[in-house]
Amino acid sequence: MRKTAEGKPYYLTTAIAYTSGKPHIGNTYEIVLADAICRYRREQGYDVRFMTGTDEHGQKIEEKAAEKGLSPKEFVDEVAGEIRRIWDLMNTSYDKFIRTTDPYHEKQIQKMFKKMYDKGDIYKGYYEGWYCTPCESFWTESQLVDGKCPDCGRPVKKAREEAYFFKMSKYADRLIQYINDHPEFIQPVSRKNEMMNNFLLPGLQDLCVSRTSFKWGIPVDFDPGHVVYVWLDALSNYITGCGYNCDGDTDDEGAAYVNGKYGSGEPSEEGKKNFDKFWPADLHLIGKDIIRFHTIYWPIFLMSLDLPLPKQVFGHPWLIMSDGKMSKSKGNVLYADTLVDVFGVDAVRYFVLHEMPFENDGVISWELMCERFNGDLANILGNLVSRTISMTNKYFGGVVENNDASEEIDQDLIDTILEAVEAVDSKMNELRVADAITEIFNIFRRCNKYIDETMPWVLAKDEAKKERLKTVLYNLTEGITIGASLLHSFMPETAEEILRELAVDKREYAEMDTFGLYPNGNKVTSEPKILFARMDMDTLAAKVREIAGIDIFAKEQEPEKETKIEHKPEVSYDDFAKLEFRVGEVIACEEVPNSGKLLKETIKIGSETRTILSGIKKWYKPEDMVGKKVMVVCNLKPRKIAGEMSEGMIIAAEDEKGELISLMTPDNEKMPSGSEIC
RNA sequence: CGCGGGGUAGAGCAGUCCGGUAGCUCGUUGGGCUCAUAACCCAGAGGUCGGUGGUUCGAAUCCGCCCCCCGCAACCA
Repeated sequence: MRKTAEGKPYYLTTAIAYTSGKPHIGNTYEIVLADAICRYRREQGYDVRFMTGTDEHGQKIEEKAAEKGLSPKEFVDEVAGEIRRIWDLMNTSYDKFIRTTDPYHEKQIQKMFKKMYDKGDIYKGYYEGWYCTPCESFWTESQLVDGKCPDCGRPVKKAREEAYFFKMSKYADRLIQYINDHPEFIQPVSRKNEMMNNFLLPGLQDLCVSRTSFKWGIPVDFDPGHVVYVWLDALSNYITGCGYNCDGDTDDEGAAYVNGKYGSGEPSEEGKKNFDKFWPADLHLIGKDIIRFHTIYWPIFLMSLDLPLPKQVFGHPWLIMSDGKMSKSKGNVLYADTLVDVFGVDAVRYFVLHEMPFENDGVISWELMCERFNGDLANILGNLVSRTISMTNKYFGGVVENNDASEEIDQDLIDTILEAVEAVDSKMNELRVADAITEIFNIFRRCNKYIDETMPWVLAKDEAKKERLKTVLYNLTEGITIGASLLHSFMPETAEEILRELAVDKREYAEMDTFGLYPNGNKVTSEPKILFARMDMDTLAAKVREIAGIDIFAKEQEPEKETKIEHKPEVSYDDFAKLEFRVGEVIACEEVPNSGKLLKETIKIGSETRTILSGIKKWYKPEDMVGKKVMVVCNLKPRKIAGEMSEGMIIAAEDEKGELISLMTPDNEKMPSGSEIC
């Protein structure tokens, strides 16, 4: 018997999803990963609390709602519903879905804010920046365009806004100490140094924790006009959502914990019990982009509240498309529901869990999904189940029996399976989910090999080998039972279907170290389903086109597509004539230090020499630039770029996506520099 | 010297902390098998482990320098 966790509490949270729009498959990955971990922990015998939810406040949401003509609340209700629908579609087993607009959450945030303020950790100060009155927006120096508002182009003025700040520096030393004492706190470890070197050791800036420039947030109750800034609001969900009560009393309506999946907050003694039981969290599962907030600001907030810190924060990598990071402008955004319609829930769970390495980003593409679907799910797994059940039916009417006609060759199969059981356990304890899945599939691969080794169809021809044949099929059935039981955390429906077909219950975690528990004489189904039907790329493409209207071969056709032109307003000849274009000759060119995109050219225009900076490094090397004749705008107002003055602009053509840039050069190389272009 | 990640077979990756026969999946070539979803199994070919110098009996792994790619930041007059 293996040792179980005997009901020890395990609290896992995901980041709460920002309700600005529908989450794509990259966002969905996190909840699936969390689900796999939580399901496995439950198998291990933990009393798991799995919380996810939505982050619903902020200026961006206020604006998005206004665009759609909705109130912010109406807008987030819609999006939060969409998010939960996708989480449910992915068959994720969360216990609690918190929303930052939940009344008990809002109430607790207000109390926490007050508590921090009373303690002196939050103080009132001023947030300074450039302010655009019509837009009611603050901008930093670098966001300004021509010194004007980037939104409306109107002038801005220096302004300062009252704001509350959190004294981060007060707790910095304690946090550094904590991180050093708990090397497992930040995962993967490589991130730890990043946080230390970039933020903690150089010294923390105080963090602005309130805003007056927008309304959609939790009001600071003792200072109307201020709303609590999003990160303090959002991060705190991890405690408000499991019963934290800032005042410590139990009859306050803010105290909240619900056992039911979708319940609303109830005040109770139970809330306090839950908080004491589950806090500190065992794991905050988040994307690598928000590690800083979770390993610096969040622990410091907790210190201010005199609460213990979470045991571990894991910043997982991202899922990216083979042609780069998913973005709407690239048109490569994939949504979970589309993929589910094409492949089915468990196949999608398999892709995201299996393709994501521990530290590097995982790449996903239609070709890859197709390959995995056929190679792993249909061929290795589906076909194994199918051939095993079919032989059992063919030779023994579906009855699985073992009268101990074992042979030496069986032992390697059994060893491989039992070793995989342990390997899955240790991989999962390290949160190496992709590796754990690989271990499970090693069981199925080994079973396929066992069939070839034992050749049941040959045994079937010899009446004397009947008992041996029974044992072979028994071993296969038992192997698949164990494999499917392990698979349950990752692909629940598939595992259940396999076990249903084998007419057996899921093997308990504690018994998984024993081979041979499949009930002797049990009868499997006579009608096995095709678990995963093979699909070739053409079928897949047709299906995707039908379901989502996406042409997955579109990439190849793209070059033929003509650029759509959006014209600028017409200008008079007089306006045009104001511009001075001339031929310039590049006489020197070098890279600009600390810049990824800039080249600095020294350009001779007739008798003059000027310096111009341009963002063309990706396409032109400095040595190739020298000697080139280019088209220069001469009377453009000089401007400082990357610390240097740029006196003009080189004209270049740029394709629609900004992926290709080509300089405009005179058709005749002899054209002298300084010649006017008109 | 802004921060970080990476360069290992045709593709995607593990191995690097802690030096000791370079490994996995897919693809490819050849073979086997016919229970099964044309699935499964076996074997072979294919690598100067980005380059270079060093430490060592021995380096993908440790140390120095260099080259290239990708994010982020800045920024594209």
